[in-house]
Amino acid sequence: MNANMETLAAQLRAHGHKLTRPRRAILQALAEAAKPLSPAELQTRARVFDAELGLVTVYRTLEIMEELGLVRPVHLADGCHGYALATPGHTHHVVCQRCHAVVEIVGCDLGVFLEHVAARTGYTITGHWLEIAGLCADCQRALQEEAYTREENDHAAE
Amino acid sequence: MNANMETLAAQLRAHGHKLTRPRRAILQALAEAAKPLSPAELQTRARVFDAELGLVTVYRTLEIMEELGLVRPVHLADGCHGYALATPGHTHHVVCQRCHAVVEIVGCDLGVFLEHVAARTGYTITGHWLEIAGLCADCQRALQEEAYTREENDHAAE
DNA sequence: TTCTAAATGAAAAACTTTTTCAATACGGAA
DNA sequence: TTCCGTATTGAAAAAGTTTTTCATTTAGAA
Ligand SMILES: [Mn+2]
Ligand SMILES: [Mn+2]
Ligand SMILES: [Zn+2]
Ligand SMILES: [Zn+2]
Repeated sequence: MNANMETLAAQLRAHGHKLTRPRRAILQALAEAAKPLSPAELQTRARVFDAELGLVTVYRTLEIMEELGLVRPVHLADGCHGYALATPGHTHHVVCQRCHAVVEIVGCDLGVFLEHVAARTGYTITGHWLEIAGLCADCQRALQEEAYTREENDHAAE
Repeated sequence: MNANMETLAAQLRAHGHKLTRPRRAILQALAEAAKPLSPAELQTRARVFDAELGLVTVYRTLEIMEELGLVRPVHLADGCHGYALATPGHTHHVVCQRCHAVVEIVGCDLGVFLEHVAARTGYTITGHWLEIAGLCADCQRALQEEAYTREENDHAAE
């Protein structure tokens, strides 16, 4: 169990939760994930570490971890959200459109923008939620190669 | 049928879709909604205009309207998203935490912030998605009154 | 009015999430 | 280390959501 895992486990303990085999498996799977996972995906991956792990436990553990702020729902452009390990504090995510790889952006600069919004709408702003979509470096490369290959084929077909 | 409705209906026609009674009912219900609606909520409200309307048709119509950009999924802080009529162009939403009233913010100013993100992550940024949570003017007032009433009760109980 | 393809609702199927409950296992107390 | 109470578990069932299928209806062009 690495340092990050230790910290997460300690958080659970600190809030009076037991540190069980299923929960360790779920933490491990989340720590290794490079993209937000649905409960079903998470079960599949966590079963590498606990073959018996039930889906119900995944739901229950995500609920606890979300309350403790250890995990965050990350909304995806298509369909709904997946869950990803959260860095403490306010963060945002950049999600790759092609492979769903996710990078966390710590901190943000929307203060002035949000003041405008408050003034214009009469709302008291209590929070915000920003998801950024893009193409990761790998996928940019992959798409360029695809385009190149397609061009070659087109020439051959002439 | 008001002007806004006419425009929406015309959009459907322009893309080769038929303008049916169920679809008009759905448009009408969306036009009157002050908050994002789930498919089930939308069915209930649209049945005021077409009592027979089936839930399947709501799903199918939302799918078409989302493709045409007439409707947008609005992600909510709790659980998942609802659907709201979309203003053309890039917009964001401010959603009231208490009554879910939604105001659309047309235009946004995240250009510089997004450039930073691109530089830091190596991602090409293709889009973003910002939801703002807050309290609408009405709910601010309502909550203040509640607090006041509670205080009165506390005094009476002494 | 006639005709045809698009669209519809009911029913079934597929999927997801929550609830219930008896069995299990974590971790504090001895 | 063993023992014990209770938090936690997985299976099964229930509840809820979304998609598929199909016979029937309807919009709208001709
Ligand atoms: Mn969602
Ligand atoms: Mn932010
Ligand atoms: Zn990628
Ligand atoms: Zn409100």
